[in-house]
Amino acid sequence: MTTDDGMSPASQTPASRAGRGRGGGRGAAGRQRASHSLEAVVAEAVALLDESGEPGLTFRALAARLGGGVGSIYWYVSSKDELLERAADSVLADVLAKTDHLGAGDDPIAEIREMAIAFYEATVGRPWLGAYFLQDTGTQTNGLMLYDRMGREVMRLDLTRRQQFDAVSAVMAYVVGVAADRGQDPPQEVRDGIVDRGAFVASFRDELRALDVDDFPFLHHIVDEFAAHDDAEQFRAGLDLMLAGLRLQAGSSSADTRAASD
Amino acid sequence: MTTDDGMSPASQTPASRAGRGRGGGRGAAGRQRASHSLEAVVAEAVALLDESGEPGLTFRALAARLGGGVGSIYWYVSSKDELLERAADSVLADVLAKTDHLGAGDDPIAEIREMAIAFYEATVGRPWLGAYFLQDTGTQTNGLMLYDRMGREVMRLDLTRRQQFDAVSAVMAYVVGVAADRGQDPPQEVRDGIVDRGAFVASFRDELRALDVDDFPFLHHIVDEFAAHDDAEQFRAGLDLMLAGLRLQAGSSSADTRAASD
DNA sequence: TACCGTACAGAACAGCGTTCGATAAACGAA
DNA sequence: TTCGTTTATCGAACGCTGTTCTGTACGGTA
Repeated sequence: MTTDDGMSPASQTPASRAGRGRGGGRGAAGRQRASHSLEAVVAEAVALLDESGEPGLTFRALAARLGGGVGSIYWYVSSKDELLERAADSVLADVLAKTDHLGAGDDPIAEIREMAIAFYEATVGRPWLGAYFLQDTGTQTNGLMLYDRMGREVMRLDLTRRQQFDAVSAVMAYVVGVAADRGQDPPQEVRDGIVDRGAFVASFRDELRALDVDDFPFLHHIVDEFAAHDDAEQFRAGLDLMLAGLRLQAGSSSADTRAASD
Repeated sequence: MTTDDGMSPASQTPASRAGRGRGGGRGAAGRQRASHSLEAVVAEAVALLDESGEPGLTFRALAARLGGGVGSIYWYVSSKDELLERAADSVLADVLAKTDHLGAGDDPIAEIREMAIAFYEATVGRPWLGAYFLQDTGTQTNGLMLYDRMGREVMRLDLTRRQQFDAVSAVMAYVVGVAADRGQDPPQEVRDGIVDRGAFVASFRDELRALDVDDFPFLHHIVDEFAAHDDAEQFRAGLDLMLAGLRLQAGSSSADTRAASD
């Protein structure tokens, strides 16, 4: 119920937290207490998430990794939600770096395609990402930057502002959706490598085959495709469908469907 | 680490659980103990989720609603994850009902569109859904049915099996992605109606305007569109992009890109 | 009656996010 | 140097969670 009384440690110095701390001065001389930084906290959180998934990220486990106490984390982050938001946004930093060179090409849609693929690749193996993108505009600046970068490409197309807005949102939503879908397919032990992925796919295929053909004709129709498919390839196939539609929309420049575009 | 020792109450009678219980015989005569059923448990879980979101669903709150004890729920469900999976799948029952009449139309893609929209409408106001679709094939039969129903329409198109498989996956992923995206936009108090939605949108618009124009040209470009847009409309816009691409792919029936299609 | 499988109940447990007061270090002012 | 204040760290403690476990009531069968 307390919305923002401004008295929690994390909100006492909201601005000074970013980019502070002398992280890494751990073993210097006779230091007794550990020293952290927002970057270190978020980085270790991501590492923990990558290793053991969302349930693996606990304040106690994170504190142990940082070599400090539980309470210290709350100096940098005011809740677990904020920690997850920052963790999600931090992986987008890589996406931004890898798409930094884009924007100079002749074909805007090809550039969008590259951005979406880079975004997708960052989500591979990170099922925890899907639910935390673009929640808080204040802390998640990388998400906004990626959104805007993609938007700048769409602006080069002959489209309504509304169409541009819709297009970027659609591509981003599709990437998030694929990430959410795929993150859940392996039940639990496949991600850790305990069970062979091939064996898992095979057992799922058999599960599909065991279904009644009359009830599930399509699943029987594509069961072999399922067993042989590659996730990244399938992502690109769906992305290309959407981008083909976008290209079609941009190509048919009938002025009557457009409003004032500048 | 214990994978499946088969000794937990919920796995003692795995088959008999479905569709059993005499749910509703609560106040009959001198009954002392409450009587549940899997359907009642899942239905109350969905109600709880709709009212107070994912954190609102606790075993204690659910037990209180059912008028029983915490332990009883474990007779029908072996974990909270399974409860969420069943809850997510149960809302798809409505989608199936509302798309039952589809499949007879001349245009398969139009039918797919209707199914996707029905799916989307079921996710509106249910941000908790996104993460739990199509996890377990065994318990989540409605998801499979919807997937197959959409697949039957795609089968009518002149496409490779692979293309058919990719198309259905893409549309489903897009719906899930939009649901995941939109579920998180209202921070917390908007969904409960404490804060006006219009006021929230306005403050977010101002937040966007406060950003540097040079850093975020696109966001400034579409900020008015954002303030005026309708979520459902935007969903349909993105869906139509994807379906336009699909129509294009189905129309260009160059036999060389296709394999044996029957 | 005795019995047995089904179903419900609630205390108990370990672990979680979060709060809080204590406290150590850093730093400018006196 | 000494002091006072700010910055940062620490871990015990709280309330709540999912889950387990033990006990027990019910309905049918013999």
